[in-house]
Amino acid sequence: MRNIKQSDIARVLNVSRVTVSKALRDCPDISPDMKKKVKKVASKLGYVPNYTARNLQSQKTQTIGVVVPDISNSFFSYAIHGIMDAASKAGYHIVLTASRENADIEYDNIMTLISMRVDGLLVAVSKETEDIKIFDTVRKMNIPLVFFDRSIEGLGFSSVGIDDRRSACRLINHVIECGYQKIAHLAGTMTVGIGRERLAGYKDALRDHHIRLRNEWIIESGFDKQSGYQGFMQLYRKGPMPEVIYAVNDGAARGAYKAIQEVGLRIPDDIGVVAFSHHEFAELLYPRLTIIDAPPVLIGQSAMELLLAEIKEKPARARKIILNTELVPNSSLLNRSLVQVG
Amino acid sequence: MRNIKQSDIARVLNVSRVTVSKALRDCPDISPDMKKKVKKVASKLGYVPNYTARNLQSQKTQTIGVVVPDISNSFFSYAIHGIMDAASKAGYHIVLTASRENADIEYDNIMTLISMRVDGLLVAVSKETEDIKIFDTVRKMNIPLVFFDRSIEGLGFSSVGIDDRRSACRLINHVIECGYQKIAHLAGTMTVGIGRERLAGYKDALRDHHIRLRNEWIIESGFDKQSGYQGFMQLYRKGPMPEVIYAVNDGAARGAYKAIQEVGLRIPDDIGVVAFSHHEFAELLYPRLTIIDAPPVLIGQSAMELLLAEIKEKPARARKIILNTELVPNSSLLNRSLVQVG
DNA sequence: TTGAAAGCGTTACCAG
DNA sequence: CTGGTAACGCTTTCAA
Repeated sequence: MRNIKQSDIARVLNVSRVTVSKALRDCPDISPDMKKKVKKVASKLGYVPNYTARNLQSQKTQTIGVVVPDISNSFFSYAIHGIMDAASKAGYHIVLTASRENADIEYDNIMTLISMRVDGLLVAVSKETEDIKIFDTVRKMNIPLVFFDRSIEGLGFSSVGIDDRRSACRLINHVIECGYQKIAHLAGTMTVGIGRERLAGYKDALRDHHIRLRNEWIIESGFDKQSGYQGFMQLYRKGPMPEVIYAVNDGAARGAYKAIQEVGLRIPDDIGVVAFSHHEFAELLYPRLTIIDAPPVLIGQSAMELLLAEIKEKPARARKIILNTELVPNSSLLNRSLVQVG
Repeated sequence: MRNIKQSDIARVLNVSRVTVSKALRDCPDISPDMKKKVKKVASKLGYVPNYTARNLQSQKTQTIGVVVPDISNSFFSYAIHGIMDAASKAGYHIVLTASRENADIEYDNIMTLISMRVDGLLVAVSKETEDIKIFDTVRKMNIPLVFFDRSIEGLGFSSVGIDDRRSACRLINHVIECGYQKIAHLAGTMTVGIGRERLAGYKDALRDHHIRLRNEWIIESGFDKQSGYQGFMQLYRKGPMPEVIYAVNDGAARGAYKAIQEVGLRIPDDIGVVAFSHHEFAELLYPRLTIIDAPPVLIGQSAMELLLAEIKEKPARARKIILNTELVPNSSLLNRSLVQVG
């Protein structure tokens, strides 16, 4: 009942284990005849190769470690979809870990992954990651690593992401061109890159159109549903009400949406909502939201492809890939604006 | 620049590799003094354990292989969330693979996972899986396996899922009690268990209420968005229109939803939609849908916990866990029905 | 309390 | 074309 190994096959055929090993891998220096015999016995005995042994020998695992903050976040689940697509095409497998936005768990996960000797690492850092030394270890051990979506600058690793500031600016420009001037921002937190960038883009757009910035219309709440909910409530209580809410991500948008319904306002008749989101997800809320589409599947794929390239040959310098975002206009917001403008 | 290994630490301290190995693992037969020294040198040298070597020796990998049809399906992404939660609590990691509903890919994935010597397998089989022999291999190799959500009966493996038929019946009962009799079903395909079960529950409910079954109101289309779209269109063209659409899952529901909008009908004023779905996801569509909540996170967790128990000690017989579903009523459907009934 | 020897299953490197 | 030997890094066993 023990597992069959190569030496079992060898014994049956009265040849050496080496011959079996080579035959199984189609080495050119084994006769076709022998190969056939070996393979036949292997399948009859139910031989299954042992990759842990092979990995130890070859110092490769055909395995990529992936670290995301939260796998039930639809952005990441789509990104992982892209990652797995690209990985399986190249014969790699995925060890998936989640940090739950916790830097310590993230540290442990990366540590375990490099102990497993993954061939490469794909990381979207948690919001609170500040300790850098794990990445030093990664560098010292010469393990290829690519950041995706959320990255840490200046460590010398490649990254794949979008230009948050420019995208935010484009989104707000669109809203303004629809005829609105009163735009409030449910912002993330300023400790996080995307929070700062998506606010900066908002400010850019207002400035470009000579619209006064109203600080009471910038609510720094956070990135999840609850933050969006509370953020809108704060806005609502204080007044005056804007015409459009710009949410930093779809977590915040969903919270705002819930709050808006609770206070009895209607979307889009009473108030519009636009948000950073991604197509696959936003089509559920569509047409209530105008979105900036940061295609997560594409981000995942690109990150994986870049990583695989770096596994093949170490690049001289880190690369930084900025993917294009796409503005997906909201028909109802648009219609309303036409009515108003007309 | 080579990786540090235990023997490097041993050389520095002039002790044997065995001592280092034991010290690192806190074996009781090493003096505290020695342990301290070893660990200090280890961290100074930047030692990282090599699990591939350890796994080869111990014949364990602390790793679970997971096979799902599609990771961007929100049901599975939430299930994986639950799986990872339970796994990391027990010190296990996850190798994630996707079959894309393709039996051949599924076969390869399972094969690779057992070659990797995962300690256990969690599988939601693809729709088209018919070839059973891979599971024979799994059984012969004595690898614990638990099916979740979608399972194959009679193979002797444990499974975790819900009672589709009873849940469907409860859902339709609710709709009927809301005052509707004209209920159409966008069904999946009859080749798949859940397709059959969710249809059977629908029939049960109609029979219980002595409502005539209209075959033209049962559209066997499929489980994805496109199927739902085409299914509704077929219904719409043929007429007569029902009052409520019961969709087999939220893929179909989303397609139907899109089609309904395109033909200019309004939900819920012109037509109601109810569907099998899950809470985490359906809140996006809520309150437009009445749903049966099959909690994917819980399914994932339970499956993992069951698997871990079976890894610890092989059970005499396979267990079958049926999780409860919860009816989440739709306020707008309810309101409308009250108007009608009153 | 420490260490020598053996082994986990596979592959690389040479000899035959 | 085939095969002996060593090695991959770690752990287990047992002797010192």
